[in-house]
Amino acid sequence: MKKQKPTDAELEILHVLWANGPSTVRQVNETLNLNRKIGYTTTLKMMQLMTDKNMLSRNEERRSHLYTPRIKEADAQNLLLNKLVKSAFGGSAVKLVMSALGNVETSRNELEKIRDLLDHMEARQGGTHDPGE
Amino acid sequence: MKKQKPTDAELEILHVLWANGPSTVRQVNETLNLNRKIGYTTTLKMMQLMTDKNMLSRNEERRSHLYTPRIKEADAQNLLLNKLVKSAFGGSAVKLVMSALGNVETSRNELEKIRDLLDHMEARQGGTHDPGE
DNA sequence: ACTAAAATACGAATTTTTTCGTAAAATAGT
DNA sequence: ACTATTTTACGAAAAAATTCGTATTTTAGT
Repeated sequence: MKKQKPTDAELEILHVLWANGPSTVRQVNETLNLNRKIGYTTTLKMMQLMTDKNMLSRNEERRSHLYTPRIKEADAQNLLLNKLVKSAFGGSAVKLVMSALGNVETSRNELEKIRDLLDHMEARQGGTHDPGE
Repeated sequence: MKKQKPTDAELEILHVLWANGPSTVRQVNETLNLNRKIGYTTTLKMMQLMTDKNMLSRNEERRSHLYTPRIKEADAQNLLLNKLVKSAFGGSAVKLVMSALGNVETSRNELEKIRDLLDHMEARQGGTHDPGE
């Protein structure tokens, strides 16, 4: 039961499933094709491989199998985030954060949300979770 | 002249060059081997390919060529960051930031740095609302 | 029961990324 | 000048990720 980083193509599929809930291959494929051309069997194969990898589960009760992600979106995000922190920001999440903030138009509203989060974290005493790679 | 995302192996090499400055293949390879076993010619080839891709430049004055990154570390970071924001956080940098802060060990000191940055940003931009995340 | 449509299974080709072996060229040391 | 060592050049194997074609299975509609 190893946690492995989804590839780009896998992430695309996970996105559809996270957004739309359990879906058939056809549904996923049609959504993907809003962005780019990709064959039905390609999507099928991807989803089968992802199922083999335990990245998706599937319900075979109906003819058209229903696929569901076995990773939560937040977990996948953290996985990729931690990886990026390590591989590109020398392990410093703060550097990443500063960079992200410095690089993006952010509304006062959103800045406030972040400030609130900081407050909570400090209240919690330099609060620390462990990402656990 | 297209800007393309460095792969993982390329990023490892860029890291060494950013940290140590212009280096020979041998120097880079030795640094890489502190972390994992990797053949000399593998590193050589990678760096040659990266040069072909205009990711590195090289100085051939000496027998041992000196390689220099043509991408600034900050630019590469932003590239990868933006990609991650798009591919995993639905385009919302703020979501990424919140997630990063919520999941990583962050010292009070670092939190302060972020708070300062927020102060500057608010001062600098006044009352903008909703940039269209 | 038959046929057409839609789905899965499967193998394999393609493409991209990573790895390395071998040979040729350059050079340092004697 | 000769030899050993180091370096680059090059081709290609190996591994990983993506793509799709064809065959088989399933089922919905007649």
